[in-house]
Amino acid sequence: MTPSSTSRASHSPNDDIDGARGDLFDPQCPTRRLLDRIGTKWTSMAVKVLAEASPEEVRFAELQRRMAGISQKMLSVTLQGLARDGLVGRRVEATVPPRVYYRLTPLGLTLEEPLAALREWAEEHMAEVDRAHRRSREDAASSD
Amino acid sequence: MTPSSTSRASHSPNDDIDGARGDLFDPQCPTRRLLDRIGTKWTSMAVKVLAEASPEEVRFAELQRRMAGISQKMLSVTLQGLARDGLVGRRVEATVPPRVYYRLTPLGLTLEEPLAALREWAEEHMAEVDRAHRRSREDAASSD
DNA sequence: CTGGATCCGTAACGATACTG
DNA sequence: CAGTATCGTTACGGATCCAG
Repeated sequence: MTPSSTSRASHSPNDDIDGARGDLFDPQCPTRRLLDRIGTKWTSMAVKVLAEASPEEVRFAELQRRMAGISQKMLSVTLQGLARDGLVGRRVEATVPPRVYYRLTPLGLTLEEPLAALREWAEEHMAEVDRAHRRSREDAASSD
Repeated sequence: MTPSSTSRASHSPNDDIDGARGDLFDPQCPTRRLLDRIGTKWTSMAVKVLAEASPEEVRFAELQRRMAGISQKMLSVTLQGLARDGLVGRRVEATVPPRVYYRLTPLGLTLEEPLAALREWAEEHMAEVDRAHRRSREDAASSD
C-alpha cells in the first residue's frame, strides 16, 4: 500500500474530491485508512513481531529474520510507513556499520490490542470459513 | 492486501525458523488470510453495514446505496467473497424482478466484534497518526 | 549493515455494456 | 433488479542493483 497516500484506486478519476462530500465512507474515513494500513502484507506481522519483542528494540536484519520471506525493500517500506504513522520508533547508531533499532511506540502498542483480537478471531473461526468454502464448491459442482 | 492469497513467493525458508514463534509466518496462517479478506476495499464496510442492519436483511441495491461509491461489480465480488467465507447469507426471491437479500450469518456477526474494535481504535487514534505524519514532514523539510 | 532506486508481473479496482 | 463479461488503470509486492 502506498504509505503516503490513500490506497489503490479509491475513486473514479472524474470524481471531484476536493473536499468533504459528506460521504459516510469517503477515503478520509479513519477506519478505511487503518484497514489500508494493516491490510498490507507485512504491516500486521511487523507490529506483532515488534510487540513480542517490546520493550526491547529489534534491528533491521533481525526483523527480517523474524519475518520470514520479507524482502529488504518491503521491510523498509513497511517500517517507514509505520514510523510515519507514529506506530514505530527508529533509533540509529551512526557507527561505521550502521545499526538501526526499531520498536513499537506506545501508540503502536495500543494498536496491538485490536490486532490481537483479530488474530484470535482468525485462529478461532477460520476453520469454519474453510468448511464454508468446501460447501460453496460442492454447490457449484452440483449446479454444473 | 496481497495481490493474491496464493501468489506469495514460495520462498521456502528453512522450516526450523518457524514453529516456536507461532504460525503467523505461515502462508496458510489464518490471520494472514483474514487480513487479506478484510483488507480489501469494501469487505469491512459491507460487514459493518450488514451488522448495522442485522438481523434485518438488506437487498443488493440498498447495500449499494449504503456503501457510497461502490460499483455493482465490486459489490457483487465482495458479497460473493463473504458468502463463500460463510460470513454472509444470501436469499433469493425468484420473482419477475428478482430480489436478493443479504444478511450476516452468526459467524459474520462474531467477526463484527473485532472489526468494531478496530474501528474504535481508528476513530480514537487516527488523529494522533495524522500528527505523526505532520511531524515526519517537518523532519524531512528541516533536513533539506 | 541499512535501505534507496528501479524494473516488472500480477491482481485489485473501476467503468461500461450486456443479460435474464 | 441483480448481476456477469470485458477491458483498462493503478499500484502492491518481489527481485535486483546500487549507495552510504
